[in-house]
Amino acid sequence: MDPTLSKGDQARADILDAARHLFVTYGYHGTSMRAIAQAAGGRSVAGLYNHFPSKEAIFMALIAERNPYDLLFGVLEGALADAHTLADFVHTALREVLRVLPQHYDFLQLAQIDLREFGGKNIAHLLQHSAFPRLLDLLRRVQALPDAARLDSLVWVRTLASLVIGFVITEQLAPTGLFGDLSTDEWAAHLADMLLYGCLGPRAG
Amino acid sequence: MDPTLSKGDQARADILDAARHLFVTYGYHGTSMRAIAQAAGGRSVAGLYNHFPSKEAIFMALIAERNPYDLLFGVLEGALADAHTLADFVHTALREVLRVLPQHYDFLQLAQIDLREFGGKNIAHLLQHSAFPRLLDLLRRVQALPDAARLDSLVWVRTLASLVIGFVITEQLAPTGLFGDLSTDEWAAHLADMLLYGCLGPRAG
DNA sequence: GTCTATAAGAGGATAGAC
DNA sequence: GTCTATCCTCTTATAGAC
Repeated sequence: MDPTLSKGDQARADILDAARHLFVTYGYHGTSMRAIAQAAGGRSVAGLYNHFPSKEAIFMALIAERNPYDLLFGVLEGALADAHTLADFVHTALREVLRVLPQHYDFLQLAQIDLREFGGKNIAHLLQHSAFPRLLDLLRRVQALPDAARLDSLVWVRTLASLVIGFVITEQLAPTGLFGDLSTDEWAAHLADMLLYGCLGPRAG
Repeated sequence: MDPTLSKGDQARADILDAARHLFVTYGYHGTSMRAIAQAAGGRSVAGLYNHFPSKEAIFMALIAERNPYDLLFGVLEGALADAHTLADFVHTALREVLRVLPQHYDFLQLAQIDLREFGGKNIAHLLQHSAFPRLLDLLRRVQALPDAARLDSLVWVRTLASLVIGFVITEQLAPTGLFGDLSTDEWAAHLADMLLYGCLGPRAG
């Protein structure tokens, strides 16, 4: 579809697109190389092996090349640039992250597959080599915000990550309607207030 | 092993034990009926079908019969019985839940498998028919605590659940040592303070 | 780089004797 | 309730022509 791609690269992209969809829909072991080849434009199975040495290599390429980390960091950087206080940053960041994440639902599913099928090694590798260094740098700048001096960064960042991850998982688990009365933006605002002031503290609104 | 079990029930228990271990270690599709039969005391494959009609039925039985919900509710009830304030309850509950959960790591893994392989339908069924009714009842009594009147229960309970789920998942993802300086009890205390007062509020200690 | 054809074996599930 | 033996499908991966 993309005229800037060579024929080989286009085939590779087709394979990755097909595999992503099938892995997400039917799981890793529930997806066969046959199914991927068929979904990637009716190719032959053997053709896949011209681009990837194994099924696992296809999965690893998806984690490494189709992750939303650049996008997420862009969102966080944008939220930080606009923020004058920690409260500003937390509200904007949570709102934007929860807006952006659902658009990358596929990756979240792939991450869960990696956790189960490969012990999370591919995600952990990505975090250590790409995400963590940038995250620590960003965190230092967050701590420079006027009201953030007392921030225990380790506790804070794990709490923030837990809230986002837990939000996604509880969404998958809860029956429709249980948490459905509030929009995602409203949830983001509530979670931000909870993170900033707790359930006993003052409310912004 | 258990003399109170009939021969048939003992076989059933053996099969469930073996399947649980293999599912957790190798994943659902990574575990064959042959492997389960072998691990369940060197039985024959056909023998499994005297106790379960299919492989999926074995998995469903594990979710339905080997879950720690009774235990968790016991912990929460105990925490509530001892608590005079919401802060008491949150601290005790988080500490005890994070102590108890790792002892049921197998179930957490099975829950993740259910999420991926079966769309979470088995966990969702368990929650709706067993956990949610009891949880709502307990929540009403939590709100009767002196300082909990203003509690937005929906937001609060989802935040609490997200923190616990996120704690477990981040533990799996983080390289050893990144979060490893603090004990689980210390983490529980930090998370409880965060939940109660937020990152900008007062600290108990 | 793509194809057809096939290897070599594992998968879930069943038949029927004991 | 347990076994041995087996069915048939599907699996990943490869060989070799074009």
